[in-house]
Formats: sequence, structure tokens, C-alpha cells
Amino acid sequence: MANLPISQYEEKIVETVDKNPVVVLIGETGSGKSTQLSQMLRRRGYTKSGVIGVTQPRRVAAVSVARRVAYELGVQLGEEVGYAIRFEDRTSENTRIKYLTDGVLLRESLSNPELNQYSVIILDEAHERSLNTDILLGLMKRLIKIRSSNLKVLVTSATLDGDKVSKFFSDCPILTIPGKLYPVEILYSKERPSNYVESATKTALDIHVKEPEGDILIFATGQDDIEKLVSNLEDKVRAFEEGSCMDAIILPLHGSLPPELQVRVFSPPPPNCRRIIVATNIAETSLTVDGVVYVIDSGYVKQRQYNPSTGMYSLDIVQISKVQANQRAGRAGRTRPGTCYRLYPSRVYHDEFLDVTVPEIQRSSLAGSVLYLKSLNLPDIDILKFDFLDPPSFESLQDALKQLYLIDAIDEDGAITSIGQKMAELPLEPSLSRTLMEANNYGCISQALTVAAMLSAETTLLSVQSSKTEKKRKHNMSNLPDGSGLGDHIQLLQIYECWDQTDYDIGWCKDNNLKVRGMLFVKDVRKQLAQIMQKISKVPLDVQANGTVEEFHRGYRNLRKALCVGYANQLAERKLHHNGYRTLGFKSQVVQVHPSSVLRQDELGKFPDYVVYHELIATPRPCMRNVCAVEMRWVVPIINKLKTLDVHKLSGGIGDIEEEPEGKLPDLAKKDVDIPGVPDDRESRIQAARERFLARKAKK
DNA sequence: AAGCTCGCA
Repeated sequence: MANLPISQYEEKIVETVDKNPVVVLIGETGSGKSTQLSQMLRRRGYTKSGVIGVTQPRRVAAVSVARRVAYELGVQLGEEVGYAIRFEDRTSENTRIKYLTDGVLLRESLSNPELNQYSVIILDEAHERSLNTDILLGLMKRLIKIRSSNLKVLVTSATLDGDKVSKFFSDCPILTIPGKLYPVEILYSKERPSNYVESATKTALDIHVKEPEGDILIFATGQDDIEKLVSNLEDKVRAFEEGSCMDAIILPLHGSLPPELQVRVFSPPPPNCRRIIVATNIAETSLTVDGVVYVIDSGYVKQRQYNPSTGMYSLDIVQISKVQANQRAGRAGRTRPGTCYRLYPSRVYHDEFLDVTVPEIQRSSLAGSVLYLKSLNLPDIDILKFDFLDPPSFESLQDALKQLYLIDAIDEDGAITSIGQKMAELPLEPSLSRTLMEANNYGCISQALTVAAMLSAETTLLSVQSSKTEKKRKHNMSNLPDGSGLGDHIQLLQIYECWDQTDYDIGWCKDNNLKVRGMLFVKDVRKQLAQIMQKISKVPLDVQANGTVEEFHRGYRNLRKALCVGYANQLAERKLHHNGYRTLGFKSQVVQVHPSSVLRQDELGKFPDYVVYHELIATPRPCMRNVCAVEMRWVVPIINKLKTLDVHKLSGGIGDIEEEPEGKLPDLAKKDVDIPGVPDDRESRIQAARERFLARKAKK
């Protein structure tokens, strides 16, 4: 403890905190800030007037740091020192130092916007700039004005970001605490390689043959590249002559790797053997691999971005920021002096790399965040003028308002509705919380809870297969239900119901190629959502997950109807003569049903006229992922609402500038409905549907 | 016929 670099700064730190409402702390890796700041402020007496809250961007970090601090103070975890993460609150009335994820702190401020129990709030790792951290930064700026007499805020950040954060908080003081890293020599390539996988392979082999012992860590962009690198390296290493150099083991490391394979990187190598770890950015912050002396940095990362005008997500390979590059390099200096091989010239680093990573708030759909801020009902805060460290684009905020309006969370003037107020209580995307509210009226709340919970974990449900093994797809997975042809939401519901009937048997998950952890997570989420819904509705709800054959025969109509209301902004209409769809809520685009979907075509090979989708993804051919068949009569009110949409009014007339000649949302929404020269076949479709209905009735 | 960087309530 005493040998941590931060210890000798204690006097300086507590004095600065005493005198200033906000302090920015630049704490380099290994400075001990996460464990020591809270203890210093406790010694200074800050726990007498309240709790010291320390946020972490990750759950594991919150738990492990809390455990460490409890140990250092010699107290039992959950007593004076505790933590709170989703599904797990290990705090008590005696808790004075509380580690929590930033998401949990946001939830707390929903019920207590002034966060009165806290005397100090430390936003740790703020330089990672998660969506939640950015919202908290904005809220803190307001809070220190309101609670100027009894709240201290500390923000820890990175070297390149400190000035900006300080400026944001009226030029508050910045303290820099050195870290405990060994020096890392940086080597640049002369040029950017045309193929970084090849170049990384060569560099790694070169190090392996020529350099002294020490593990190598390669930063790649994704699973595919990692698998390529691993197999390249294995081939080459095997080809070396016996005894010509030491042995090497090559380990992949990425998020979709099952945990038991991830932990392999924590066991040390056998003697006279070098480890080569090929990782995504998971090894930048989330996982720390000991023994790394050489880092090979591709300079790239995969980043998810949201386009507010199309409503589409894309996963792009982009250049990393300087902060990321330095973070990667630092991974070579944890045990002894190391070297970082950057597969790009220093000119690229200096001239092309951004200082800091584009914050998530500028890359995401903001519907949830805007609803959250509106639900706080802060009299002095107008969401469009909300003071963000890096404000999102106006377009993105307007998109959020439009989405919220279409699902009745805000009214035409942009004010939050009573439905919206309830929706904000649910830890879900607005479309799903709206679905739950509606399902409550239609008597299908139990099923809607299941769907919402399943979608919350969707990407973590299917077990990963290596690209070499035969790929199993959703629809030919032997025993799993197929959504009765109505789409993926219904399939997710049916899968969970099957599992429920096995009494949550873990073996059943394995047999059906479902990740056990994912399914258990779904069960937890479902339980949490059910509790919140119970609280909101005040009438006893039947939330048992028991599927009925009856529902199956009714075609899950109520549930699909509820989904249609919740996903009003994610609606698509089939093109007249083929199975492509065009989106209705956003700029009209042609999109396909994702090939993995279980949505079924009719006898004529046609998909349903209307579907709602969970997500649009910008692959070479834009796709709707997770679709659900809906009926036209449910769609009509949405289309009517789209016609009345007035984004200018929603945003209180702000930004009402005639700057965009075309592409404004209301016009497009209308255009979607009547495209000049294109016959509107809606009426004929209604007629056809009527006829089909009558024909079926006649048969019976 | 397409693709899963990383996190969080």
C-alpha cells in the first residue's frame, strides 16, 4: 500500500479536494487511484457526512476494487465497504465507501436526483467516455451547483483529456499522479502495411526469434483476424527447427470466447516457452495479461456507430485514438521495460489519430438517454441544451425525440408523458419498455417480459462456433422452436418457454447450443423487469413464464400487437413485387430480412406486408435483425402519427434553422406514405386482407 | 444468404 505512487500525494490531494468542489485527477496506470482515493478521503473525514461513491465502467472492476479496499481496511465486504452492480447490492446501512457501476448510479439518481446520501462522488476511468459516464458528467456539473456546500466530485481521466474536463468544470484544478509503469520503447513502421495480419505475423515471429523472453500481445480487430493470425503463427512456429528457438504457445482472446478459454491467458507459460496472445481491444482495459513485454499494435479497432438519419447501426474498422494507442503500449510495461511495435508511421499517430476516442454518446441512438433525462424532470435542464462534455449532434437528439414521440413517451411539445415516465423506470431500450407497457393492457405481460429479457441478452445466447467447424444456423437447429413463422421475437419467446418447461435445466441449454450464462442472465433480467413492472402497475400481475398452446393457435396476436406499438419507429413495409422492405420511420431505405431470421414466407413466397424490426444493420446489403410480423390494421395509426410528426415542435423550436434543403424528417415521413408516381397499394392490400379473412371464415 | 469490437441498467 505504502509503495503506491499515489500515497505521497495524499496531503496535496485532500487539500485540493477541501478547497474545490471538483477536481480532475490524471492517474496513470498503476497509480493506485481506484483503491486509494476513497481511503484518503475517508481518513480526511468525508465519510462522516455521507457515503463516498466510486463509479466504475465495468462490473468486475467494481467488485474487485471493493474487495481489495475492504481487505486493506480490514473490514467485512458489504459492511463499511461495499459495492452495487446490477442484480447484486452488497451494501448495508453501515456502508461508507461504495463502489458501483455508473449505470447503477444513474438508476439511483432517478429516485434521488440530488444523490443526497453521497458526500463524495468519484467518477473513475472517465476517459473511457462510456455513454453513462458522459451523462453522469453532465449531471455532476449541475449537482455541484445545487449542493455546493456538501458535495465533492472527483473525475479521473487521461493525460490527453484532462484539460478539457477541467474546462468543462469551470477550470477546476488538475492533479497528475504518476503511474507504476516501466518504460516502453515505441517503434514505428516506415509505412502502413497493406495487410496488417501479415505484417503482425512477421513482426511477432521476428520478436520470437530474436528477442529475449517475454510474452507478446497482438492487438487485432476481431474474431476473424484473430483466427487467421493464430493459424498463421501456429504454422510458422511449428515449422521452426527443433531447438532453434524457444517454444511458443499461441492464444486467442476476444469477447465471444467462452470464459473457460479466456482464463487460459491468466495461467503462466511452461518454462522456456513464450506466449503469443492475439486479442481484441478486450486486452486494452477489461483484461490485464501479466508477463507481456512486447506489444504489436495494428492501430485499428472495430467500432459500432449509429446513423441517426437512417436509424442504422454499422460496425466499422476505424483508426484508434492516441489514448488507445498509449493504453495499448502501456500493456508492455507492467512487469519490466518493454517494447511496442506500432504497425504505422509516427506521422500517422501524430497527424491522423484523434487525441481521444469518439465518445459513445456521439455514436449511439439517444432515445434511451433522452427519455432518462426527461424523466428526471429537472426544472433547469432542457435536454437540447443539456451541458454535455461532448454534445451529440442536433440531428441525433432530434432523432431521439422523434422516436420517443412515436411511442408516446413524449407529447407533441416534447414533454414527457405518464407512459414515458413509467418507461424510464425500466432498464430497457424505449421500444421494449413501451412494448411492456402495452402488453400490460393486452394481458400478455408475461410473454412480453420474456421477449424483452431475451433481446437484452440476444448476442450472448448462441454458442460461438469456430469458423472452421460446421455452422449451425438458427433455423436448422434441431429441437428449437421456429417462432411459428411469425418471426424472431416469437422464436425467442418459445425458446425461453421450452427452457422454462425443463425447469431451467442447464443440460438442455447445452444440448440446444445455447450459452448457459446467457440464458441465466435472461432469467435474472426477466425477474428484475417483472419486479419493476409489478411496482409500476400496482395491480397484481401474472408474470409466470408458462407458454400455452392456446397462444400458439391465436398466433401470439396480443404480443405482436404490443410489439407493434413499442416498435412504432422501427416499422417496415414490404415492396410490392418482391421480398425487400422499405423503412417507414426513417429516411426511406430498402432493407432485407436478415438471412438468419425465422420469419416465414407464405404459399406464394411472400413475406408479410408489414414487420417491425429490432435493429437495422448496415452490412453491404442493409438488413433488419430480429423481425416480427405485424398486421396492417395495427400499422395504420402509426402511419397517421408519422404524418403529423413535427420535429421542430418536439424540440421546442430549437434549431429551427432552414439549413437542410432536403432530408428533413417530416417531409420524408410524408413522402414515405405517398411517393408521387408510385401507386399506393395500401388500400388494395386492405381489400386483399379482408378477402383472405372472409375466405378463411367461409372454409370453417 | 450474413456475420458477432467492448460495456452497462
